[in-house]
Amino acid sequence: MTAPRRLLLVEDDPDARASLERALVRAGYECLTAASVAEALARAAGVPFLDVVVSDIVLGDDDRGGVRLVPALRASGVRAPVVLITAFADLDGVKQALNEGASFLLEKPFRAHELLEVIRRVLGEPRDIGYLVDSALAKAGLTDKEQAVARLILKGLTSVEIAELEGNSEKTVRQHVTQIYAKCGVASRAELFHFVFPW
Amino acid sequence: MTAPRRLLLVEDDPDARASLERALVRAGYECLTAASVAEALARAAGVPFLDVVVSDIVLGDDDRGGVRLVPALRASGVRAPVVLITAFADLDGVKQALNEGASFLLEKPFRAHELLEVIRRVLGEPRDIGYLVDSALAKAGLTDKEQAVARLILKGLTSVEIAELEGNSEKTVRQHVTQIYAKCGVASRAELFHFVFPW
DNA sequence: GGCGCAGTCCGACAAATGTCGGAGTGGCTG
DNA sequence: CAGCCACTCCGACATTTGTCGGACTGCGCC
Repeated sequence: MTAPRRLLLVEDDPDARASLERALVRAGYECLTAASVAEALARAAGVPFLDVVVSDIVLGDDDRGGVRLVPALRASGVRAPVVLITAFADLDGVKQALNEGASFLLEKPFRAHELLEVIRRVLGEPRDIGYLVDSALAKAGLTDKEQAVARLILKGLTSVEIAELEGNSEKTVRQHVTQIYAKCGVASRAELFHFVFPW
Repeated sequence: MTAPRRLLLVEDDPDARASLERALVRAGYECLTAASVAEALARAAGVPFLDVVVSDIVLGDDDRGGVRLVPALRASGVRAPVVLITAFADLDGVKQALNEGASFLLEKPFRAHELLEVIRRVLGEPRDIGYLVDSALAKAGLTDKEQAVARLILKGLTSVEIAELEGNSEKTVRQHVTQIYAKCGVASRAELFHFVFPW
């Protein structure tokens, strides 16, 4: 049912890498691998997008490689969440990694199912964008009815469908929609979406 | 220019609370305050939305209050990012807070401008939703041209505007759009937006 | 009472959107 | 070479969308 998720696994230890890769592939992920920061960046550049990056912090002689990887990925346009794996969780390292934009820290030793659980959670998080809807609509100063209509528009419904759901005539809904546009400073459904979800 | 940001400050020490509140108000935030988890939840329930929550971890006799606050807010539908303030940054506490969904940890002592910088950064982060566009379009298997058109649609442009930008006729753009809809399983611009930004 | 405001509804119109069938080019590949 | 595919364009049509002006109700407030 779900589309395959493309994942980049960065791990210098060949045994650990192969082991994790097997578990990830078995779980249905399309799994790219890399053993260093440079290789990881090259792999990331070779695909149109990544759903999630999993990286060891210690990469060969580079004992902060995973941490350095995060800003490097961001700089090259990769916006996927990054899960960092660490053997020695020291406070400074944790804080530094989070400040760089890592999404999660997983401590060694861990079982494959724990990593899968973390990935599942990280991938589920984008739904927090519902917050953007609350924020945008409240800032626009919409009335209760206008907010209700706006939310249904943002769910992809047509004016007729909204009218049926809300128990109004299509004319009334279109009237509200015009008012919503005026308050948000937009002129179409598409612009309203872009007002709420700027990217 | 920017709309006022509504912020909830949770801090048990009256002096620190008043001091931070002054700084935040001076910076242009609409600042609600609370001294306990219960009070914070009540304040949050009283407003339609919050842009960001700033909370001390230690709240009176509850030395994990700020950490408990995060899931409590989530349970009551608040999706705003949470910045936690801590005097004693221990590793377990940090990990626990992040696992609960906190966005950032700020260590005491800090200056007001440091908190403001953290808030500014946290509030800037929702723009990471650009990742959703990459992911959704790639998964739909769109061709290069279709991706280009889809991105412009998602920026709020009309078919005519896209035609001008891309150097095509309006007919051609509409043709691509129909193809995009077929691949994404939608039937309108609004549904395409909801396909890319599910919430 | 009068005023404003949220909410309801209508007609009518212009514009944009989405679909269908048809058609042509160029490139890549078996 | 024949076939596939991306890309281009057209006409024609039905539908949806967005706007404008006008109108009615009910509620709260000065």
